[in-house]
Amino acid sequence: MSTTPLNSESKSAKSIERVYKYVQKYIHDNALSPSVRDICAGAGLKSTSSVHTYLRKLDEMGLIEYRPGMRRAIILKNQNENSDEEERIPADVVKLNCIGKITAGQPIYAHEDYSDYQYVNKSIIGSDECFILKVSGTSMINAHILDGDYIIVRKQDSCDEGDIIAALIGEEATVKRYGMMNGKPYLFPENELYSPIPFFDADCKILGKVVGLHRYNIN
Amino acid sequence: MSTTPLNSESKSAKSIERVYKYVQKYIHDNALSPSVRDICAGAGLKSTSSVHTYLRKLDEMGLIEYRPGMRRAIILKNQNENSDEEERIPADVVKLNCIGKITAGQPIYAHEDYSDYQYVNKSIIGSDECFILKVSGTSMINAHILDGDYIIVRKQDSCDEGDIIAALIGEEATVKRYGMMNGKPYLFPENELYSPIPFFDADCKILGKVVGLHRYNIN
DNA sequence: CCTCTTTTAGAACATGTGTTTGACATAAAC
DNA sequence: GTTTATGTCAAACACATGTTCTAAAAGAGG
Repeated sequence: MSTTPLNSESKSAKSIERVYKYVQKYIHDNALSPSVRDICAGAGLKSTSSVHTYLRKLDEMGLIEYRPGMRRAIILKNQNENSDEEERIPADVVKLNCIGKITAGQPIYAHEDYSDYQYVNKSIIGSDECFILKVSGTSMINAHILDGDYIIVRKQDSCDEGDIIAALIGEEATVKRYGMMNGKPYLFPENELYSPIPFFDADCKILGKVVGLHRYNIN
Repeated sequence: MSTTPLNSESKSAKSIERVYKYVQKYIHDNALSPSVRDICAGAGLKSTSSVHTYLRKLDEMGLIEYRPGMRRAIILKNQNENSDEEERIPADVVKLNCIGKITAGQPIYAHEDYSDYQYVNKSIIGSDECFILKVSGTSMINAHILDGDYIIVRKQDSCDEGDIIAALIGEEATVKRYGMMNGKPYLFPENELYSPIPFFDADCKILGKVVGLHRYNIN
């Protein structure tokens, strides 16, 4: 009935996977592409034509690059695309760029500075998308967030009451504590010199929740 | 006179170097070994046998590994010997392990936890030796250092007045501000609930200066 | 059992490519 | 000059290896 029954797919998938795995292993071990006959032996197939078929499929899948006619010319693709000179970072951390200063009067994302970055453990930020902002001002000093600190923000467009968040009001980006007052949402500074900011207008947008803080000016 | 005159060496050396460079370039560009005829074109030689000769020489020199008979099977040797499994961290950061909790009653360096580490930009810590401690307690809350924060400490055994430092008093490690009172050194907590600690006894030792702070509990 | 499809096999073919041989040019040594 | 060593070349050769063809084997469905 079905054009692609589960079982038929399963068997070829197994062989194709063995071929792929062996190619990976061979290249890893020998720093050199295997020949079709090498793969025969390695993947438990006795026919070069089978291997040939699977190699073409793997090429179509984009897993390898297979140059017709060229000897020992299989190239693994997708494999964390690292040309030699490219940067390799450990698997357990994420490199986050500082994408702007979070301060009044300036649109955010204004000056993503690729020379201003920090590494943060994945265990902290989870699998979510994060970014870093540099804090300007003292409006959150009672929450122990100081001028010059870097805050790590996890992107999300909603949050809980009491969360410290990065938000956009018009074109102004700020970091404040989110809360309710008289049934309406406000952003609360943590500094007696500032007043709560209404956060229920059309131009109010949550950028994300502050999940971390880095400080390198200790005074 | 000489068994290996300069000129004869110079000419062949030039060709052999061109061959070697081209092999490097080709492998770098294509992630794939060149064929002898590829090298002919790339190194400006018109004879495969010349290339063949030089490839054997390069193999003898140990610069490449050349498998007789195998197609496209040149392997570059010596190329920064990096075992694949080894960890590579970017050049501009340093991995620092958390070497303990900085709290009362426990000797420092007690439980260096290799699963608790963070990456810090070299530009921040300079070339000096640093380590990380996890803060326990609220004695530095007015300096905006909270319970659960990680402090980055640069090792040094002296410091300036006003510096925030990690210090050892007996077997107790603390983070405090270093200062003078009545001509004698004290450690000053930044919390009204605590009193300055005399820091002129024999068992008082400066561990280092706090140069950074990471916080991942934002409340 | 028959039919259709998928997967593997074996053999034959085609060719890219390593290897060898011998020759020629040049320059140094005698 | 002649000899010798060196660097290059062109062509021929050998074969590892990619490719194709046809068919057998193994399932799946009826």
